[in-house]
Amino acid sequence: MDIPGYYAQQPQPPAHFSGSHPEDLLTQEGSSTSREQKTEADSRSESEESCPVCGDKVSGYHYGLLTCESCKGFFKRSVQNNKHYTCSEQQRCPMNRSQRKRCPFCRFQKCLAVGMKKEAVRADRMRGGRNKFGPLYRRDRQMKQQKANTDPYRIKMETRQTPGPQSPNDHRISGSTSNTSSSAAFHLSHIMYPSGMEQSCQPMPLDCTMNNHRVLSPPSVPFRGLCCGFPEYLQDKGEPSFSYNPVPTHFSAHSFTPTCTPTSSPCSTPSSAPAISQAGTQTTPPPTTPSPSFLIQLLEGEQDEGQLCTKVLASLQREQANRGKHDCLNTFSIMCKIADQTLFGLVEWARNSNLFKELKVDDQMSLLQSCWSELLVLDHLCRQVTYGKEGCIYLVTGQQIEVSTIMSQAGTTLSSLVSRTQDLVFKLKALQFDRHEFVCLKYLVLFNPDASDVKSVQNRRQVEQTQERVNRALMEHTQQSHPGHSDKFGQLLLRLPEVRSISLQVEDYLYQRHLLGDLPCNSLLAEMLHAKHN
DNA sequence: GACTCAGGGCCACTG
DNA sequence: CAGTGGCCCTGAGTC
Repeated sequence: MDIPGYYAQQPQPPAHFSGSHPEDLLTQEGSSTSREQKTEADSRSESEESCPVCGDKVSGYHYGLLTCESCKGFFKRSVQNNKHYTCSEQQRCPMNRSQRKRCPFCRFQKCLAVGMKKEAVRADRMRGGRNKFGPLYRRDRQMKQQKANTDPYRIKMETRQTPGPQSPNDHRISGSTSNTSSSAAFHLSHIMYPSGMEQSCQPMPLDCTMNNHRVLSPPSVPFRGLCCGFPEYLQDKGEPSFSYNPVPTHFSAHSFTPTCTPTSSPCSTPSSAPAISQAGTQTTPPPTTPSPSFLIQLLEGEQDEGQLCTKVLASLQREQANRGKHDCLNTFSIMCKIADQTLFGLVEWARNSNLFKELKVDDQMSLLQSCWSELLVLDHLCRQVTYGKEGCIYLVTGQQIEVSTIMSQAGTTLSSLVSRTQDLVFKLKALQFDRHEFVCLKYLVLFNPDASDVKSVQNRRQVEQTQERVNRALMEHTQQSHPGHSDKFGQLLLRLPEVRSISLQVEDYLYQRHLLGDLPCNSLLAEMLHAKHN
């Protein structure tokens, strides 16, 4: 538990709550795109604006966001003709102007990932008129205009990452501010396998004591930053803030124990479960056929939501205390912190997994670097399914935010992310997604040697075997727990590409913010992002 | 009623 | 010949 550097990170926004559009951030002008309407400012804007799918010049708003004419046409044809493409590679083909034709599968996925809306393609093929996104486009434009007025050279920061504001207690795990991909590797390895107490990675005081008791007490004072900052995180200043409930009504230790929640059917850690050595090396090889105990073994390593919540809150409060009352953490920083702590929790989860420990360190790193954002998304989804109320987004801190409020104030990307995520939550709820299945999906995401961006895994067979075991365990569990729902297994597996797609959109957005210097560059998340983009 | 602008259609081009 | 992409048409929304 005592991981040097564990609390030393500067967190990132949660993937699932990411803010506005990449193009919101990369553009500075109003996005007037009509041929007739080109003022000098507009033409300047357009010449600088690139299609989020392929990087070509945008021609206007199409199906939810600014894209080029070619991607507009491609998206329209794909939806209208109900195309089903396949990728001959690993579903992560490069997408730019010259290569966009090579893989329609990846192109279409990218279209969806950046937020193009299928529903904007008219089923009746009626020409002309306006669609329901009109007001959204207008607001998007206003935001851009406002951004242009207040921060005219933001876009210039694109190529050079600027460190985000660093608080005095912005402890780093390493002194490195390197932008190389290896930095993330070092960072991650450091977290996973701390090798002593390097001076440079002296963490903030660890709140290990939090782990020893499970009783959560609500924060004595609602976390100020969250109260005052969230709208600003969603979009530009000047927007009305929305109300939210800073102290959840159900903020108790019980609410965090999965066993007690109505929507999570089976218990997390049955007392009858065979004891699994958490610390020691595994002595007996795992059985080749999955058994109920295998699933229990998987569940054993699950993090306690209450502990995670306590950690995050403690970390936030410590951060705020160190800043003083006049230096309020902005909401984006808060979201960063929450997400970073969650990511650390996920790394810790993997690290403590006996199955994962069997892998070589290099393989562990490759897998984690490939799937971290998917794990974050999955984690968020499970939290919504387990604790989320209808129409609300539930944060790990126990706080809830109304989806409608976010949607009414968010930019296109955030709207798209929230709506896609909520759709997925809805589907998972309909499937009666339970904790066993969540753990299995987590393992399937983690043990995926075929993920498009995973570096070559040395012991591929071992990873595949684990994947197969988890797969079987999941299948058996769904058959046993829902005998009448023969397709549940397949339905659950079908959700994984959706998780992947959302996580890619999240990464894209975060990376844009990162390039703009909005994220603390030495956080684990930022380093992971950098590693991927390098 | 003129103007705006986003979705749809057309068609030359390409591999 | 299917797919692409640039250009033009259409028509609901806006002023």
